[in-house]
Amino acid sequence: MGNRELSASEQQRLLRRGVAEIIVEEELARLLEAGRPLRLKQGFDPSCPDIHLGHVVGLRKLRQFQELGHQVILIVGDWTAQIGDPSGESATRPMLSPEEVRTNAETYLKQFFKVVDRDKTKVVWQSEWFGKFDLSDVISLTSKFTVAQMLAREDFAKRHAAGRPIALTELLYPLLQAYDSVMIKADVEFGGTDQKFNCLVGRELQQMAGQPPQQVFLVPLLLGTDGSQKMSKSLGNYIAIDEPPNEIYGKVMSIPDDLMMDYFELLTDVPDEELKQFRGELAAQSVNPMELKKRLAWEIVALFHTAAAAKEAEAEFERVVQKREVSVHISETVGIRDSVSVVQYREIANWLVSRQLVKSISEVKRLIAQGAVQIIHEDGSRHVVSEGSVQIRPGDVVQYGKRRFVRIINTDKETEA
RNA sequence: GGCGGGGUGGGUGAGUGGCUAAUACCAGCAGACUGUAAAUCUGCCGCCCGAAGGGCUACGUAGGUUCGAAUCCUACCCCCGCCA
Repeated sequence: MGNRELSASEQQRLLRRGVAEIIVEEELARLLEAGRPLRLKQGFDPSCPDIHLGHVVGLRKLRQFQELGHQVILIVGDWTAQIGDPSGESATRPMLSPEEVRTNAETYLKQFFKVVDRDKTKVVWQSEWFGKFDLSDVISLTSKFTVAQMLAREDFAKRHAAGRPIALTELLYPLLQAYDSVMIKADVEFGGTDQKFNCLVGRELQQMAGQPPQQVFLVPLLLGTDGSQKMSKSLGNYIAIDEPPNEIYGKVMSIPDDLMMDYFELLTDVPDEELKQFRGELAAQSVNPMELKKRLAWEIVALFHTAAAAKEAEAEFERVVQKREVSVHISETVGIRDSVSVVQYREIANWLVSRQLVKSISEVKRLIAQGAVQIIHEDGSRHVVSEGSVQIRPGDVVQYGKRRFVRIINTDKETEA
């Protein structure tokens, strides 16, 4: 509501930092200056509900716009979800039941509002309009475009040239997304650079419908933890925002050094001047990259949890990874009856497998053979488990692998499960 | 309607009768090292028993040929491209 004047520096931040492309930049700037609350379009497919850092880049931009009084219209793509975004590889996806769509959407929204301001967001479902669509509507929508126009999209063109399949429904995808823009009278559509084509179709369709075309605000695609491909769930190189602090912290620490500055720029509020300083230090090798990365990990954890949680995650990282000490967060336990027990290595293996901490007995054996299983006594002394028997007592910790632990506790009766 | 290609372990993808639990790459795991869960190096990477070794299950599905099949035959299911 209360629109504030847009200072030059705010505008700079909004339109420059972490932005890949704005179409049409001058027009967006003019809209911002006019001061009218803008309708910001953001869509998502409830086929894959988890939000990861790759999505956050754009969501943070939405947030920044909201802070200036603008309104987010979030579109639940319950129809497009059935097609599957063709910018991915695989064409066909299983149809989701309405039930699945609803639960996915709920999960998504919960995470979405960790970043975006709920009070300045309106949630609408595609089925509000596509639910009433009939064949004549489909024909009239599709008749507005040609195959050649659709093949202008790079990934369609590539696949077509390579003789790889393109489903008819995939061609429909940009049209449906564009139609959303018409229905909500979007002023600006947000997306990653891979959304460019779809957003541009939206502009055309809006004009055909007699509306002013939306501006398109594209953010860069964030690379995943592997440092080479864009962050995505299917590639397994993602950091989800609902992961626990230790996980987020550790995963950030595992990104390649040269990705750090991108992450800083796209995901944090660390001021530009400071980033400039970091770059200088890195170039001059006057700082250990690890120290900067720890700062980054801290910032990102704090974004989705709290500063205190970030601090604790950092402490845990230093403890477990850097100093190779025992984690203070051991939730798994094994109960034994006596104050001292002599157990066969097989029994330890059974503990781990029965608790589903390790997939199979074979795998535990491999771990043992590789010297990865240790008993850590309370005085800190360690005993590497090999085949044969080993003495344990309550209070000991079994470490299996780099950072996985089970604590031995005393129980009177057997604790199973 | 016609012609052709294909379905292999989490992924990509080799393998056309025994040397194949199945090349290679990616992912994953472990160890070493280190400036990090980075990088690098080494090893592991179906399940079960085991000291070595052995057993079981697996290459779309179901049968068949063979001492022996992911590999040959038959039927079926599924996917894709091209031409019309």
